[in-house]
Amino acid sequence: MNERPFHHGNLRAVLLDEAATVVRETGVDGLSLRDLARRAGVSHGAPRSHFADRQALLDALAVLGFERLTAAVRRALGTEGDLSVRFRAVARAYVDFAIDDAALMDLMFQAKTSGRAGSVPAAAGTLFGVLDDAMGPRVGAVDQEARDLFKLLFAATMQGIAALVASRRTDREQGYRLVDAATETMLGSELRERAVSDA
Amino acid sequence: MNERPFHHGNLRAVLLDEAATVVRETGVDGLSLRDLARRAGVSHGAPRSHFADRQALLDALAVLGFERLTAAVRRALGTEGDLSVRFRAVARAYVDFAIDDAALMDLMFQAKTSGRAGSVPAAAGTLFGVLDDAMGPRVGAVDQEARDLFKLLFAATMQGIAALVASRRTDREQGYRLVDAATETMLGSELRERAVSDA
DNA sequence: ACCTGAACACCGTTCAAGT
DNA sequence: ACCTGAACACCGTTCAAGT
Repeated sequence: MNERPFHHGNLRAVLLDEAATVVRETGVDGLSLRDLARRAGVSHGAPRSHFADRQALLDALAVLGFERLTAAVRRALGTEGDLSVRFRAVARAYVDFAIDDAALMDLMFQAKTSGRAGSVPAAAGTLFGVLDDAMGPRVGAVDQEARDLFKLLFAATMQGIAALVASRRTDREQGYRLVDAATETMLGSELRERAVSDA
Repeated sequence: MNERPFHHGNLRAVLLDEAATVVRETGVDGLSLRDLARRAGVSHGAPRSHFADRQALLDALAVLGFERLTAAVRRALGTEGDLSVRFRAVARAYVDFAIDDAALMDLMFQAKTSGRAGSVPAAAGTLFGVLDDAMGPRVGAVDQEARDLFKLLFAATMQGIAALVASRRTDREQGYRLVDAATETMLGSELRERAVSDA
């Protein structure tokens, strides 16, 4: 009678939790719905009640990843300091995430994933919005086009560095150095002057 | 008697060719060894004579991708012009490749792929070497650490932009604008002054 | 609403056997 | 050396049936 209600009401959460572990340990390829069901102690058909197919589960996983990364970025933006310090903190959050959850990072930023219409692009959009906020208020004077370009370039650079580190082509320390170099370079650029109102 | 010797001597090449098409059209997930064998008109066990397992075929595919990208980068470096023009050309080659072969690009730069020891990291290394050459001769005076940092940052930025475009989060035109902004920013940076001998 | 369990079609991989 | 074809274990997905 003391058996925890493993599969009553929270099967979805249990499956996602287990899936996150499997992905971290063995990569996305190592993840099977049947194995997940086995781990959760339910029949192999049960996951179907919560996810239309395997890709739907992967999408949900990616969304959770974006939410976690967004939270980490938000935390980083709370750092005391000027734009340079805060951007650096954001960039490090990216790198740390990429290292601790390399396979999930891949899943989140893969071309495949965002081919779909639904929730994954939305979650990615939220992350982007936070980055936008980090650039300070949009005053009418700033060049909106430059602002978008700057934001995209920042995101692309961070993701590129993160991917580099995640793929072990370089290590965490070098990743941090890259992050520092990138923020320094970008913040000292002419583009930034046009994009961001305050300094 | 006029039947082409489809599966005599060049099965390996045929399989890789077919695989490249499938990956482009349906992504890596849509690729199965048995289907490939079917397309080549051989039994499902035949591919085993050329590839130890599915991952070995994917690795070979990634290597071919790196070779093609390396060739494109080499071509771009042949462009007439100063460092700025040539870097921009390289960056555009990256973006074009990412658009035309988004799934292959993913495969090449995925964390998973480079976990392996063998030929994939080597092919990636060759691409890196070409980028290094693009920065001009190493004269003793330049800061080697700055040079490595600059090179990595350039590669990371290009790959980040390429990934952004490949995932359709932005379009080709915006990708080109990002490339221009990135090269301009990086070439005008203090890091570049320390990293590259000539201007 | 959620889960079970049989069924189906498809895989990757192994391996003895052929040529 | 290269390919065939049976065999095995494992999948994703569907669906009628249970509660």
